[in-house]
Amino acid sequence: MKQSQLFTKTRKEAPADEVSKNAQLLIRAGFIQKEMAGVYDYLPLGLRVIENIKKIIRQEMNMIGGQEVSLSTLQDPEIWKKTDRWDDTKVDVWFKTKLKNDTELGLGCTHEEPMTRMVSEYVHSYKDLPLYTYQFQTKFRNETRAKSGIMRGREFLMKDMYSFDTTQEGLDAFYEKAISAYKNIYDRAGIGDKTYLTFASGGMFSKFSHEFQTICDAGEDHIFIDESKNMAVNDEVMQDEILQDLGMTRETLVQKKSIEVGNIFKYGTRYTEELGMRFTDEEGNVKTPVTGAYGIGIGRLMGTIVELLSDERGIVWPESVAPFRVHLLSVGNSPEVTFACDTLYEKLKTLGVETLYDDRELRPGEKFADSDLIGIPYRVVVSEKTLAGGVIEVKKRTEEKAEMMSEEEFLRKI
RNA sequence: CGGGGUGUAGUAUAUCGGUAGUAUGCAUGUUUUGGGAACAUGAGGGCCGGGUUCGAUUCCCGGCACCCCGACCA
Repeated sequence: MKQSQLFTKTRKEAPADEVSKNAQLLIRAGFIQKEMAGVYDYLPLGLRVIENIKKIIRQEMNMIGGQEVSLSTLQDPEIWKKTDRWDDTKVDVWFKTKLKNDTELGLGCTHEEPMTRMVSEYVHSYKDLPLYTYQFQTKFRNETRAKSGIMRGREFLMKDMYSFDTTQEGLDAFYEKAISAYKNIYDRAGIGDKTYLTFASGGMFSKFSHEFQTICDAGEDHIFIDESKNMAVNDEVMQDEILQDLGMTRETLVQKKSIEVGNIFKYGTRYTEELGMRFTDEEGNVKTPVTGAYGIGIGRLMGTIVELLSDERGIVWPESVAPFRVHLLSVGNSPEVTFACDTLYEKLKTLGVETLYDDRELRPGEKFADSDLIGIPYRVVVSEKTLAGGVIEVKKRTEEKAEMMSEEEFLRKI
């Protein structure tokens, strides 16, 4: 894409009402726009990052047998009453609204109930199981206090997967697969080395739930890490008998602030039982599927990447989620430079290399500053100087020094 | 939900009970062109409602919005 066509602009100054680094940088660079507290718009650059994150997650979910769906946002209170989660004193984050005839509706804050009801239309036999469904869906949560930029909003995109197995063993096996898929996701998103599988309180149907917590000072959570086991416990389960169960000791644990970038639960038969989902097994017995849920907040993951991977000049996107692979800058406005740049841009396009081409008639300093702020992995400069040498200048956002190389060498590399 | 704070051009901010200033951004022109250029000209502003006052952007009250701390996060 030509940057002259990109309608968003960068800003030198961060907005006064944002304190978090992720919101400041993302707004300054033109990835997101604030609509109101806890509610953000995603602009062209931001949406590209979101789509890249979704692509990674989608691949990993499909790999473990997930089938993608998209359930409605408007929610029928009926099913939520069955599981006793419609009452505002039970679930206090509901946004509720009404039809013209006064019928109440909810705006989905999670989807256990509708997903269970939906799949139970199709699942009647053990032959129909196991079934793993997932979606990317906008959740609405009436948070009393939105904060931390896109990390804790009132409207946000979430990947939620739900598993339906015939047996507890089936659930347990899938749960382990989900854990490894999640690890792949964080690795691929560039934050794997700071993300820990974390034991958290499990609710009523399993001993623990698991969170994926990324070490970051901007986080709201506190976890205790056992480096040798590559695992952690959330402070809510920091009890001696639990530590003993897990083979951990207080002495070896290190406390850190962290961001919850994922959360997975085993529900057992809780929702399927209450919503009347049943199947018939091989012997003709009527049984209840055993379930789990697996969530990742997409915006929060994006915010975490920004918090973790940025420097004083701007964002440093990992290649896997960057809005573009190459940021091509024309330096100088001579016809020769413009021609060489246009030509290289067309080549990159033909080769399918996602390129943002800064073709604006601006001074070099401004282009460099914008490039650093936006954080695209490879910066390529074409100028009179590089033309004279028959080369182009290539600089990785993660590195300080630029390299001169021939176009061919760069194209091969990329 | 409890406590605290703030609302001034697109953005960031200053001042003031008496015609609201600066920077940046924007527009136009000239000169510039490897790390957010220089000059000139121009457009652009007091959250909403009420009160006090000769006069309110300023003081007071109410509302709304936003921010921070805490609680909450099924």
